[in-house]
Amino acid sequence: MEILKDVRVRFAPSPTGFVHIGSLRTALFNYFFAKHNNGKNILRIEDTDQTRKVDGAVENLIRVMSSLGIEFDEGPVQAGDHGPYYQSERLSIYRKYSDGLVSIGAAYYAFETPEELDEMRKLQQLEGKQTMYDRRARDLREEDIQKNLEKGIPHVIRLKVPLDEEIRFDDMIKGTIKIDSNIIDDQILIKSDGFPTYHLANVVDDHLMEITHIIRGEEWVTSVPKHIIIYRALGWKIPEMAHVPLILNRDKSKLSKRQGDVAVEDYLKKGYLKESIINFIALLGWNPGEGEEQEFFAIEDLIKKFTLKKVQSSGAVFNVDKLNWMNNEYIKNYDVDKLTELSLPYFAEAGFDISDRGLLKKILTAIRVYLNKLSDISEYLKIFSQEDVEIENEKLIEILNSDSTKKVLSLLSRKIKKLDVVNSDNYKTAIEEVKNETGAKGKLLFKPVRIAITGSENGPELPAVAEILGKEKILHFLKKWIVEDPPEDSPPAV
RNA sequence: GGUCCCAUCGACUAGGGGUUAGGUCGUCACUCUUUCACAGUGAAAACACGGGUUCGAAUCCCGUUGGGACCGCCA
Repeated sequence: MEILKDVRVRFAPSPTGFVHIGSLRTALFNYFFAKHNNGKNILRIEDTDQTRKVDGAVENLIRVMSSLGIEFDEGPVQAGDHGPYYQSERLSIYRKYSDGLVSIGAAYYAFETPEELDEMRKLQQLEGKQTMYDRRARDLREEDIQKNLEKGIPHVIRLKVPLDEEIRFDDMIKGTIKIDSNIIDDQILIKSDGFPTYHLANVVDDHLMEITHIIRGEEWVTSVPKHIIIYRALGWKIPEMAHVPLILNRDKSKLSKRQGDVAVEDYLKKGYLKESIINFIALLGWNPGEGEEQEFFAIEDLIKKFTLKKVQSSGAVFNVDKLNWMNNEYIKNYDVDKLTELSLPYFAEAGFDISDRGLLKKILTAIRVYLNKLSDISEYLKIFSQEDVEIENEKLIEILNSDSTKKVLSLLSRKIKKLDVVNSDNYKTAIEEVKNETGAKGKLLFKPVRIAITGSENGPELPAVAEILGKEKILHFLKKWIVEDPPEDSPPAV
C-alpha cells in the first residue's frame, strides 16, 4: 500500500461540551490516515466563538479521545512548534492576514449591524431570492471607511469574492466539484468582536501548521470555494481535501441529538467498549473493500488498511442494533479479568458488593453472552443478590405448588445438603440423579428448579448460577417450597 | 427556493460492462440446548425510474425522481 510522505493532518473541533459521534469518526479517519502514512496528527481547538464557550469542554474532549486511545502528535497537551493550538490565542495572527487581505484589495471593511443584515435577509426571502450579503460595503469610499473606523463604529472584514469565476477543486472522496463564484457570499472574515470566523482561521492555521490533507465532514464542502479564494489571495498552496460523508439518523437527516445519543461519552458511560466503538464507527462509511468480508478490526488493522479511496461517498445511518451486536461480540471475547475490571463501576452502580473479584468474574462469565453493553449487567444481578426469591408472577407460583414440583425440589434439596460445596459439575450430577429418581424430566424438572432458585423462568445457565449462589442460598431458596422432611441427622427421640 | 453532493436488501456494505448480485446487523423458520440466550442451518429481502452508449448495463453517459448538506458577526 502506498505511503505518502510528510503527511500532516488535523482534527479541529470546536469545544461544545461533548464529542459528537460524527466528530469522532472524522478524528478517527484523520488518525488512521496520519498513522498509516507515518504522518503527524494535530489537535487544534477552534474556539473562536466567544458566545459558545463551554467550560471544561477541551479537557473533556481530550479525555474522551485519549480514553479511546486516540493520540495527537501536536496540540494543547503535546505542544509542537506550530502552536498555539487554541485559535483564541492566535488572534493577532489572523488580524495580520486579514489586514493583509484588506490592503491588497481581497477583503474590505463593512459596517452593517446584525439587525440590518437580518432585515436584508428577510427581504431577500420575501422576494424569493437567495439570502446573501448584497455587497453594499464594497463600494464604500476610502475616506468614509477611515471616518467610520476613527469613530469606532463596529465593523467586520469581509472577503471580496471575485465575480464570474468558476471555482473548482478535486476532493479525494467526492471528485471534482465546481461552483460559480457569483453565488459565493462575501464571507465575514473578522467579526466585530475582533475574532476571526471559521473560514479565515481555518485557512490561516491549516497553512501555518503545514497541514497537507484536510479530512473533515461533508458539511464543509460548500465553503471550500471561499477558502480557495483566500488561499489564492494569500498566494498559498491549497492542501488536499477529503470530505467525509455524514453520519445519519434513521430518517437520513444529519445525526442529531434529538434522535438518540450522539455523544461519545454517552456510549462510553453505558459500557460500550472502546474497541467496538472504534470498530463500528470506522466501518460507517469506510470498508477495506476488495471483497474483504472481515468486520472485526483492531485499531492497528484499521491503521494498516485505511485509505481515503475506500471512504464511501454517501452518508451512513447510525444503527444502534449493529453496534449492540458488535459490542456484545467484543464482550463475549474479551479477557475476563480485564472485563471484570471494566465492569466494576456497573456492579457498583447496581448496588452490588464489588469486594469479591472472583465472584464478579464468575457472574460475568455466566452473563456476558447477554450483555450488549456493560450497563446491562444490572438487569442480571438480581438473581445473585437477592436474599429471598421473589417469584415473577402467579403462573410461576402455581408451577411451584404442584405435587411433582414438591417432590423434585425436596429431593434436590436433600442431594445438595450432602455436598460440601456446590459447583457447576456436582450440581449437574445432582439434577441428573433427581431426574432418574423422580422420573421428572423436561419442563417438569428444570423449570420449577429455575423458578425456585431465581424467581424467573429464564436466565443464565443454572449450573453456573448454582455455583455462584452456593449451597446455603440454594437450600434456603428451596426450603420455601418443600414439605420439610425430618432432619436426617436429628438425634433419635428419647 | 438557490447551490453542491448522493442513490445496491429495512440498515451497513461488496461488486464497477457478461455474477444464481456476495457478506454483516436486523427479521422469520428450523436444529441444538429439557429455559432465555449463545451456536448452527436455512429463508424472505436490493441494483430508484426513464432514455442513451454497447452484442451485452447494477456497473459508463444524460435526464427525471427521491434524499441530504449548505445558504449566520456558529463551527
